[in-house]
Amino acid sequence: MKVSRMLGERFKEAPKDCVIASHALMVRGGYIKYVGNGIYSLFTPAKRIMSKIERIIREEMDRIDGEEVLFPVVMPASLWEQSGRFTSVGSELVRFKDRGGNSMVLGMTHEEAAVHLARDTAKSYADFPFMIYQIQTKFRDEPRARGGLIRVREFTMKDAYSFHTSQEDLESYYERCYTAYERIFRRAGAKNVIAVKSDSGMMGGSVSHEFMLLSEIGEDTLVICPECGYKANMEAAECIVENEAGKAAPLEKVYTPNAKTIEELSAFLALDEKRLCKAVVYQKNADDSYVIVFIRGDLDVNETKLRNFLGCEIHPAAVTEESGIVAGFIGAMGLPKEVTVVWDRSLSGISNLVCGANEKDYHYTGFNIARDIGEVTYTDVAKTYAGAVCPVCGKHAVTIRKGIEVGNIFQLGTKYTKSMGMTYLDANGEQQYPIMGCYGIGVGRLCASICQESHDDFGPIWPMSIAPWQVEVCNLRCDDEVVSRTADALYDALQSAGIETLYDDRNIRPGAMFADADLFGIPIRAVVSPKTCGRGVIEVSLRDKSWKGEFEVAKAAEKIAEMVRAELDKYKLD
RNA sequence: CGGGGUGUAGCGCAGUUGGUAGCGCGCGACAUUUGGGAUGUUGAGGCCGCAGGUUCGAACCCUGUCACUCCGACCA
Repeated sequence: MKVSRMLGERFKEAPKDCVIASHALMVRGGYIKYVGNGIYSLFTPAKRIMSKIERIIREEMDRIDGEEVLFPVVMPASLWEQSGRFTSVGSELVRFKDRGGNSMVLGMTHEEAAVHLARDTAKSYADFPFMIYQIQTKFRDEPRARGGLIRVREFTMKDAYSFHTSQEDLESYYERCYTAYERIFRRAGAKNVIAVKSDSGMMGGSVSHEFMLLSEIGEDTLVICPECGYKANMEAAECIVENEAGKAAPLEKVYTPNAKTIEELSAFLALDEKRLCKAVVYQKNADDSYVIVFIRGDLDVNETKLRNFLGCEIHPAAVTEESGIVAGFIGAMGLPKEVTVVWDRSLSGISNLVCGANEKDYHYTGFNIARDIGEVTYTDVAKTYAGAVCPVCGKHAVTIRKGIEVGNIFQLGTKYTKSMGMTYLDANGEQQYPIMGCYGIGVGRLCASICQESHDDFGPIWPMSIAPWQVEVCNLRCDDEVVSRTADALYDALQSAGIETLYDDRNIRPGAMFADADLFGIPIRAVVSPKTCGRGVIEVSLRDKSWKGEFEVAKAAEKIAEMVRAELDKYKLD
């Protein structure tokens, strides 16, 4: 490909709304063009990267016996009514009517389509297990797109669905898929991807993992134990606390004027926040009834865990006068009966706490839950924190990192096969529901994440395995006959050698050409100029600036081809 | 959905007590240049987000609306 004939331009400045590096560089480098909120077109360089990522994914999915299929983007709503998701999923599912007035949806995920495809075909236990996958466009009407290709509404995703006749079989396949994912990310050149335990939502008891590329700009918070390797999404992470009981004291009402927050109360009483019993108020979405969580003063509520415990949707509450709840002075004693109370585990084992008196400007000291309330059930709904106790090895070592979710794997169970009536006959001739797993990877997000992970101030540094081209030839003086002849010949020779080559044959100044080359991010650069042609050599350098050298003109193509092959080998597994 | 911000050329931005629009980058032509985004000359490119209103006159003032964006909330 010749740059002079390629559509797209590189920019010196990025649009002001590019707040993260990968977004800015992919716009500046002419990879993507904004079309609308969360919607982008791809220019050739980005399309080539995506295609290479897809190729790696296909090879690995096929390696674990996947069959590539293709589901429709537009589906009749009736399919989604069968699973119940037509109504249960929020407005991120785009619903519309066709000209005949039929309800339709845009595919945001394809469990329904997968079951539909398989259910009339796989009727005997002998047909199992199998896995089908596709690489296709999804549309999710996200409330807020951001970060270029990191979070968009329309995106390319690999989604896979496996079907099994036993939980054991699902689990062993899940392991194979886990390994395949590790291989995919390594082969694509993503360096810092880890698998974390994730929240399974309200599906109940299912196992799921998210593959996270560690990055400061990640939207997910991860809990990692460097001692034992425990890794979990904050949403799913257990919070272990150790309490000192302290000396019991009599319950005493104290005047605490205007001490409404934990900070104010802690300062007013000159007490550690760990001695305070904090009340956090929520309302159930369904009926706006109040839920109050009592938790140790220094901790915050993990709303995902709370939601899972309650089994319903909740939102932070605005306390009204009529509710009988005195904001800032909430305590467990004397609360209205209709309030749901949740005791976080962080309060267990403390015999001397401070809590609200449910009266303006008063708190109780010496509060002892068992003595003053009676036996309560403690639940873990606290957010864990850096330095907390690891739930696996028990050391005080947990660290907090940020990550971008680039893939997930999920043991689904029979939710979809049951609701959509997919059955098979087992060896005893009895009807059974297949057990499913599902496995996703966001292709564009992975591309953007790798850019985020691997770039410098001048542009992306693409790994050889997914680089849009493997080599860029820079003709520094296309008006010079000798230089041009040499560069043309090198370009032809590299192409004959099967090397993917981008040829910058434009009549522009060297500085501009180098700046563009940095934005292309191609791993190997060959510069042909009067300076080096005169000495019969071609200058070759690596995009990451780790190496620079010269090759004789006659041998340059072969040497460069060797470099490409050697570099590609680094991404080969077994 | 809550709170902030912004809409003027492809990108980054000025502008005015209200008088019909400008700068830098980029783009075309010519010339001189040629190893890290050259210089000069000369061009092209704008319904100043949209709709009402006030005014002799609105990019500017008022009202409404839409879009984008940031921080939250949400994320099957």
